[in-house]
Amino acid sequence: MAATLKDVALAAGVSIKTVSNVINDYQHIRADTKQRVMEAISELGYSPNLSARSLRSGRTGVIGLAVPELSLSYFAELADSIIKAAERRGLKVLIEQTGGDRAHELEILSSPRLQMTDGLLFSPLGMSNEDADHLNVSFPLVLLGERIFGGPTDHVTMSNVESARAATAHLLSKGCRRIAVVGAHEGEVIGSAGLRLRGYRQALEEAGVPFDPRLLGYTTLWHRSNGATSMRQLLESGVEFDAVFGLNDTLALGAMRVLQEAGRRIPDDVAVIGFDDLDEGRYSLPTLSTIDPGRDEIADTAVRVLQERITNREGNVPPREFEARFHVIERESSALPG
Amino acid sequence: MAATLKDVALAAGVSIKTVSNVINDYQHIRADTKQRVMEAISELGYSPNLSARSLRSGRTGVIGLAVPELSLSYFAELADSIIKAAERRGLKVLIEQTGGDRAHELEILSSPRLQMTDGLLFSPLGMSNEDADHLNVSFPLVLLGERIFGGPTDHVTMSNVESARAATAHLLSKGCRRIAVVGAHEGEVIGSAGLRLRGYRQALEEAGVPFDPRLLGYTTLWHRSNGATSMRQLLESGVEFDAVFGLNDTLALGAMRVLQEAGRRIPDDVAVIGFDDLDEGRYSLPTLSTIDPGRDEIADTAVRVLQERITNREGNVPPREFEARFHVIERESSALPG
DNA sequence: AGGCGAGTCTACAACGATGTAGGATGGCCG
DNA sequence: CGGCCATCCTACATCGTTGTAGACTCGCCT
Repeated sequence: MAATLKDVALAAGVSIKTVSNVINDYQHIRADTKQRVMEAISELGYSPNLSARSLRSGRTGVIGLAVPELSLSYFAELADSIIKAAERRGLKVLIEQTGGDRAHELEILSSPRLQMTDGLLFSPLGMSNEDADHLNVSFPLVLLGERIFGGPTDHVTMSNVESARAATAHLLSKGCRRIAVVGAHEGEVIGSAGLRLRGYRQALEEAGVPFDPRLLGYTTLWHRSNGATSMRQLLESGVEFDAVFGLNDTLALGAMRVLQEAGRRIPDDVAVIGFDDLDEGRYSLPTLSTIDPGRDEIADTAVRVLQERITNREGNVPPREFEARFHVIERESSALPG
Repeated sequence: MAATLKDVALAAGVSIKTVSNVINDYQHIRADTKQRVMEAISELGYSPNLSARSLRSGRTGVIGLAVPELSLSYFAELADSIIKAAERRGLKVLIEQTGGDRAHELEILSSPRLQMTDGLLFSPLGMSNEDADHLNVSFPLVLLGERIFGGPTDHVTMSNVESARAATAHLLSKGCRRIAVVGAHEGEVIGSAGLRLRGYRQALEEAGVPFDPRLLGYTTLWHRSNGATSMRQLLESGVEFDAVFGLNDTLALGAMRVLQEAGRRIPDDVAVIGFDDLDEGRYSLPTLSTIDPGRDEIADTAVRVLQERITNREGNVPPREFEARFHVIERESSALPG
């Protein structure tokens, strides 16, 4: 049986509360008392019972992270960054997988199991802007991702439009004029696809390059196979293009594979850029140019903001929006003379 | 403020304990009492305080999972499987990253923060068999991976030797006779590298193919870049080979990239097989043959066994070893006529 | 000398749930 | 009719911690 404050108090010949005070670094304790308590603690191998502590204090020191799936590399790397950021702030992370399913996401927002945590970092995929009301919850919540904007909570996201514009501008600067897109979503306005497509069109417009809807490859999911399928359809459609903007790296990698099978050289015949800066793109053949969306900054900001909300629960701070800084990363897949 | 049992009891006009009994499905409650309590519960939006419950019951319903890093795809996919397996059993998962660092791993085994969990699934990378004693801990612990065998706890692992033998035999069946290995560890006997290399040698021996140490590419880490570097060294050494066994998929993918840069055709000049069945290998060019080590089975077994140990803490069941079933998956990278 | 404040420590209640023991009711048996 | 059991419910203690209030000592000021 684990030792409790009571055991330590008995061993040190002081009251329970004094031991508690020692543990919590209370100022006014005589040096020798402190000494005796410390010895008793280490002798009994005492360590505080966190359930009791959180019952009393209302805090658990654990935050929840809800993501679609860890087997999607982007979310695995995001979770990695978030766990590290949380560790720096003395927090643990409990991960919940939603499968990107709207019903499951809504369920998590009302699940009592979340009481085990002090707050939630929430990255929905199935919910959309009309569901924003569901984010009105009684616990601290920080929203991630690009599915919902202007909701009732703090929101940490990447600069989708600007960075997609930069990615497109990068391809344009290499002399490409017919830039295909892989991963577009029919009629979407917000959401990663909608926003990035908007950046794409802005860049075209700025460069005076006409927009050709035939260059858009639609695909709902963003797995590798979808990138491959979408690219196959573009090739079959016969539309001409000299570059591909994969709306994420996974799509771009799938598309690259099909391009190579079809005998197109990258970057000579077709330049390619992705989005996310997955580790994988660093080792593909060719290595994949991409957008670094500032994942560590997103993780750090999200955890910091959530912790602020947890610490200062009644503060009437209105919801805030944060956008991480991004970078264009040029690798082999777009390394044209320029 | 969240409602408590007390509030519900007041609203329903019963005692606190009766409400508790309703919640815990106690048998002897009059139908109309139950009804009234249920109504009060839903009216007040009551949900139990898990800290209080776990203080009283000694259970949290959370298990810990310690892995090196989620940005390593294998561990991300393992975590995914484990979270799903835990969910099926009503458990939540708290993830801890060790960075594969021995000191950090040892620290986790003695950290009081683990009190927030009922038990731990532990996948060390820095610890070795000599550290087995450190696994003698006072909480339920299930060991994963291939760093420590014969330790004092239950252990769930893959059939490293057998499946590596099968992978090698697969290449041999395709007519390959000079099979290079990427990812070997100098002098290692157990550990993924040591075990898989043993399987490799067994298969050679069975086929009467001589073992040539010059075919071994050494590299401590198993990232993509290490596979690439190791392959580059093999090529520079001038040793001849007609196949490559990457001790994991990541290494194999890195090696494939270098082979292709060097103008070797896969599988025609060099057949390649990996190990892990990462999603990524399904979409590489060419697609990567590999070993499916039975990840879901590992996850499911690990969670089940841990839960048994949690439920039955004093049972004197001796430590058990579990090996998941594996499968050879042939894809393009080894698709020779055979 | 009396009073005041700072320093050190303790007793007790409280967080919200569950286990234990036992009280009240009613039906059934002998 | 008395006794017994099953059913239904309640009061109280308890898990291990922390917040509150206050006791006591000591030195210093007036």
